[in-house]
Amino acid sequence: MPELPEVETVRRTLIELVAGKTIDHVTVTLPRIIQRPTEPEWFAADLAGKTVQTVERRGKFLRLLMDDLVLVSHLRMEGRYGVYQQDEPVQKHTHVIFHFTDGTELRYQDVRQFGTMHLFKPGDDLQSPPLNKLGIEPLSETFTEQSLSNILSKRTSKVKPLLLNQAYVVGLGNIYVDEALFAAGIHPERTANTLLPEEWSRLHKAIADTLRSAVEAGGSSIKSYVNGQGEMGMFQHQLAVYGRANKPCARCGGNVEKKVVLGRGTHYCLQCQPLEA
DNA sequence: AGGGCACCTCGGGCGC
DNA sequence: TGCGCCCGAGGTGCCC
Repeated sequence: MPELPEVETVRRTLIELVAGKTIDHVTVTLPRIIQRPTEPEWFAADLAGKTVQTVERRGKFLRLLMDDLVLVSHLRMEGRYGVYQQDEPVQKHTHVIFHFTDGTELRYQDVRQFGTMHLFKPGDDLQSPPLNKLGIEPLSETFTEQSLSNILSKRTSKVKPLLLNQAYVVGLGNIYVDEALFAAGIHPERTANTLLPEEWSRLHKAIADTLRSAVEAGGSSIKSYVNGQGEMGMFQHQLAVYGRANKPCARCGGNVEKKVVLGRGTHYCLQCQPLEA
């Protein structure tokens, strides 16, 4: 589910909902989620008494800054946060609860149990796995046409897998990769080192534009995504190719194709995204 | 370096 | 129409 636009939307809603609140205690009911420290009891003990300062984002990771600790949280496919009163019934698939001193709770739910949480000293988190190998932020000033082609233009693999790899550019997942490649008119299976300069230029613009528009729309709710306030995103209504297999392409009327590329469902229009430059 | 699979559960689609 | 099974799902990390 959550790619950059969804994580950014969650970040914004979480700031509103939990900044300034102090943790009384933490309950972990699925130890697997807690990756660091190694024992969930230590995780809970470290967080007791901490106050949430703010919430930041690095790629698809949330960083909850709490006094002298940083909680690094990844939602993977279906993780979600919500804030509740402590007497509200706890929904299925709730794995971690941060109980605040004011009687409210931040609850982490994750149907597929893929999400992760790591606890670090501030600063250490950016130098350690899982954050230390992340690539460029596509909505930052460092993401330029030049930086994109510098990183990828000599690569010999297909362009879609490269864009999904968080070591180069962060934040793109299966939905927005397909959308950005469509907007750029580039076939997902083009070999990266065959892209022309104007194609790198189009791709750069397409990635930035697609992600910005999706953030503005509050992300895409395809299956389960909601933000920290339980609200759905709206960008799913603007998707041009993702989820539109065998429907007409909005630009040319041709057929939107779907095939598996590297194990991922991949959507594109052969007329708008030819295999040859 | 690049490809394949594993980690989980749920729901949709298909066949009987 | 109803049930049960199989497959796929938005992400990453580890294996070879």
